[in-house]
Amino acid sequence: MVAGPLPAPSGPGKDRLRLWIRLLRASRTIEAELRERLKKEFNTTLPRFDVMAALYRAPEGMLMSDLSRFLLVSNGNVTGIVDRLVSEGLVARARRNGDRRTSMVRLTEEGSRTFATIAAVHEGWIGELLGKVSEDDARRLTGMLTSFRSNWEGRE
Amino acid sequence: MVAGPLPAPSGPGKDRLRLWIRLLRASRTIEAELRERLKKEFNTTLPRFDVMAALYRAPEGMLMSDLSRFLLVSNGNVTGIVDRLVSEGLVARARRNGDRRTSMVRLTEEGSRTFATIAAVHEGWIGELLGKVSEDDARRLTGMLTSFRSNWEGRE
DNA sequence: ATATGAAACTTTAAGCTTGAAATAATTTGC
DNA sequence: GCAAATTATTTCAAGCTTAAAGTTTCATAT
Repeated sequence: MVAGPLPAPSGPGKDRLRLWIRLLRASRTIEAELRERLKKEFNTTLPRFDVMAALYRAPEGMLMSDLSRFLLVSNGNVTGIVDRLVSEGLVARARRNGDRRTSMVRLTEEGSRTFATIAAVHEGWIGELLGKVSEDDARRLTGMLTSFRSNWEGRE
Repeated sequence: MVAGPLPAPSGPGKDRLRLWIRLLRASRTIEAELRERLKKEFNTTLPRFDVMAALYRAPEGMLMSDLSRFLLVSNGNVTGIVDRLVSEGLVARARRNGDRRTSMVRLTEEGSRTFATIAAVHEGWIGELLGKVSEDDARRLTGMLTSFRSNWEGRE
C-alpha cells in the first residue's frame, strides 16, 4: 500500500494508483507526528482527540452511533474510547428519557476546557506540518478532495 | 481530527487545517473500503498486503528494519505481521552468514503468486475508488503531495 | 581479549480497530 | 396486545499499533 519510489510504474490507471500511494504516505506521516506530539505534550491520543473534536462541535451531545458514523470507525471502537474519556472525567454519558437504548455523550466542562487548549496548539502544528503547501494550493487540493468525496456519499 | 462540514472555520491557517481534515477523511474512507475488500475477497489484511507489496519490489529480500522504515511503522509491529505471513507460508526469513542479528525477509513462491493476483485486483479497485479524479488531476495532486513530502524527508 | 557501546530484532503492556455475536429497547405488522 | 423485525449499544476475539524494555550480535577501542 505504501509502495514507493523505485520502479515508477507506468500504464493506464497508474496515475491514480500513484496518487493513492502518495495520499496514504502523506496522511500516515502527518498522523504519526501528531500522535507523537499529542502523547508527549498532552498525554493523550489521536482517537481521543478525534472524539473530543466531534463532541466540541456538538454542545447538545451526540449518540454513540453518531460518533461512529462521523468518525468513520466502528461502534465497538467508539465504546472503548468513550469509556476511557469518561474515566478521565473529560466526557459524560447522559441517559435519555425518550429512548433508553441510547445515551447522549457530551464533553464535561473540564473536557471542553482541555480540548480548547489542545485544539489551539494542534492547529498550529498543522500549519507547521503543511507549511510548504501554499494557502492557495491548500484550497485547490481541498476542492479536489471534496469532489472526490462526493463520489462516496451515500454509498454504504 | 476527522472534523467536518458544519461550522466551516475561517481565519488565517484554516485552509491548511481544512486540507488536513479532508486528506485524512479521504484516506480513511479509501482505506476502510480496501480493508473490507481485502478481507472479503482474499481473506487478508491491509498491513499484510503492505508488507507483501514492499517485498515484491525487493526480490533479494529486505531486513526487518528496512520494512519498518519503508512502511512507516514500528519495528515491533513488523515482527508481528511478518510472523503471521510466515505462518501462512507467504513469507520466509533467511538467516544470513554475515550478521546473525538480521535475517532477510522474502516472499515465498506462493507469496509471490498470491501477491501478484491480489495486486492486479487492487489496482482495479483504486481505479474505481478514485474514478472521479481525472488522470490529469491525479498527476497534479500527486505533484503537490510530493512537494509536501520533501518538507519531511530527513526529519526523524 | 575484553569491556563498551551500538545495532537489529523481539517481547511486552496498553490501547486502537474491526466484524460478529450478544443484549436490550423500540417500532412495526397483524 | 404481541411476535417479529429493527435499532442502539456493548462485548468479544483476533489482529494491528506504538513506545519502552529486553536480548543477542556485532564493532570498536583499548
